[in-house]
Order: sequence, then C-alpha cells, then structure tokens
Amino acid sequence: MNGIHNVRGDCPEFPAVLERVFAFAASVQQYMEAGLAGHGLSRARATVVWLVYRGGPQTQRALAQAIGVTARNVTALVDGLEESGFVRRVAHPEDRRALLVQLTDQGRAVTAGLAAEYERHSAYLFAGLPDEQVRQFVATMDMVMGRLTQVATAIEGR
Amino acid sequence: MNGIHNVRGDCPEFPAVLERVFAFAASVQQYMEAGLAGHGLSRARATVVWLVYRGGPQTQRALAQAIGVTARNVTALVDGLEESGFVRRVAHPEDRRALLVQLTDQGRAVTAGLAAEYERHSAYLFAGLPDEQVRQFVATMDMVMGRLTQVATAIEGR
DNA sequence: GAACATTGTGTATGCCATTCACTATGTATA
DNA sequence: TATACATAGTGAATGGCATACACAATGTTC
Repeated sequence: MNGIHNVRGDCPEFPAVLERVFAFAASVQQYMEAGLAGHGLSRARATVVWLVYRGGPQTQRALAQAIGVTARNVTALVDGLEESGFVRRVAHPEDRRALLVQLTDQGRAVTAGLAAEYERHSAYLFAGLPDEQVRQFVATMDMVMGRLTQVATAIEGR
Repeated sequence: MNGIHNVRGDCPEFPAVLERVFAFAASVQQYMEAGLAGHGLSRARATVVWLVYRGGPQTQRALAQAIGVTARNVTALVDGLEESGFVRRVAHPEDRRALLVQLTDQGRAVTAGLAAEYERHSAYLFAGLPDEQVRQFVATMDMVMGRLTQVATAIEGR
C-alpha cells in the first residue's frame, strides 16, 4: 500500500501531469461522442452495440456485467436501441427467462461504418510519428491504467 | 482537409490504437469521478468548483462559457453546490443582474485537499518512469489532442 | 425614452443510472 | 415431489446532467 508517495510532485518539469491527463481524457471522450452522435448513437448505447458486435448475441444480464451497470439500465438502453432499429430481442433457445440481444442489419452496418471511420481517424491522429513513439505511448497508457485500478481499489478499501 | 488517410491502418504492430485510447480515457474518467465522489462532488459540479478555485469569484454566465454548457445548466449546478455548502452566491458589485459564485471555506478546503490528493497519486502513477518517457507521453497527448480538435471541426463542417 | 442585449431562472423534456419490488422461470434440496 | 432458493427481465420512483423555450429584471445604445 506504500509507494503512493511524493516522488515527482516537486519536479518543475512536470507541471500538473495528471491535470493534463484529465484534459486529454475529456477531449477524447468528447471526440468519441461526437462521432457516435453523427451515427445516432450515444456513448451508453454504443457500448451495448459494440459488445454485441464483438461478442455476438448476448443476454442482457451478460451485457450488464460486461459494462458494469445495473440490469435495469441495460433494459432501458436496449429499449432505446430497439426503437431506433439497431438491435432486436430474440428468445433464448434454452432459457425461457432470458432474451438475446442481436444486431439488426442496420445496426451491423452502422457499427461497421463507425469502426472504419475511427480506423481512418486513428491513422491520421498518429500520422508522422515514429513507430517507436506510438508504441511507447500505448505502453505508458497501459501502465498508467494498471496503476489507476490499483489506486482505485486502494481507495475502495479506504 | 486531406491527410485523413490510411497511413498506419494496416500495420499489424498497432492493433486498434484508438480503441485503447478510448479505454484509457474511460479508465481515467472513472478514476477521477471516484476521487471526486469521495469528497461529495460529481464531475460536473467539480468543474464549477475548480474554475472558481482557479479563477476566483465569477459570474454564472462566465462559468457557462468556460465549461461550454448552457447558462441554465450552471444555475442548476450552483444550486446543488450551494445546498451542499461548497459555494455561495453574492451580488455583483456593479451589475445588479449578475451573481458572483464564490467558494465557501469548506469549498476551498475540500478543493485544496482534492488537489493535494491528485498530486500524490500523480507522483505514484508515473513513479519509476524515466523523465524522458513522461515528457514524451505528455507531448504525444498534446499532439493527439490538437489533431482531435482538427478532426472534430472537420466533422462539424461535414 | 425606446429598442436592443444580457443575466439569471421557471417550466418542460430527455438520457443515463440507480434502488426497490415483482413476475416468470430455472435449479437444487429435503 | 414439493419446497426453497437463485436468476432474468421489467415496472415504478428517484436523482443528476443537460437541453430548449419563455420570461422578468437590469444594462446599454442610439
């Protein structure tokens, strides 16, 4: 639990690094949501669509666990997605309680288009940077992400 | 407007970089909101408190412009912050229409504590990394952020 | 003094997310 | 087999964030 100690806090070369990370995260999310909105999706609904796109037809319960929200919430999200024609609820073949969430053709098409769009943007965003720098950037993100969850669980346990 | 072109999309060394950036952003925001929640603040309310902490007493209109939301929304946020004792509304000395949002002693104390906490965590998050790597990480974030706004405005203008 | 702009807020609406209660179904147990 | 328990989905109610529209009070300009 120790290790959370002032190591670089007084170094003048890194003014408020975390603050800039926050700004970066906000910027990224804003960009992401703008792209989604252009295709008629919100962040929350897109998460559902993306999971189904990746993992195939799934139970709402499974989606809730994957996203980390209440089952009730997923019901509402799927309600919206069904109304706007992105997904469909079909009966589970073995469990009569459960429903499988399935992409419609439209849903699949939009998701594929979205993925392609992000792929294009991604290439532009990192264009001109040496491969080594991009690789290290990703590595640093991963490391920070790992430590973030450590800190989060440390806060959890007070 | 060109330049958004497939440059690295087919390079196997960078699988879905943007996807990982999205995950990173989500992780950061989740961490940030957890910290704020520990001090009784939400992201939206914390933004207001932070701006007042940094920029001194301000008009609600100014806050709305700084955050990029409706004036009506700021009214609601300040309502909540006032009720929970973080800020106070005082009359503007020159403009009788306007109200200045001011931190209470409690608000100032909580904000200072929060800043200190994030400072500590920041030191931990990047501990052990060579200064050069951290500097380059920040530089890359800045560059990507700049290009993100370019892409966003490009989307804006269709 | 009249026309216009600005500041804040009431009302209504919508999305995201939660809790609690409930039905229908599945599973295990005595 | 009957009973108890667990699971999947949803109705009802609540709360935060954010918007649009309308409006009163005040400031500014001509």
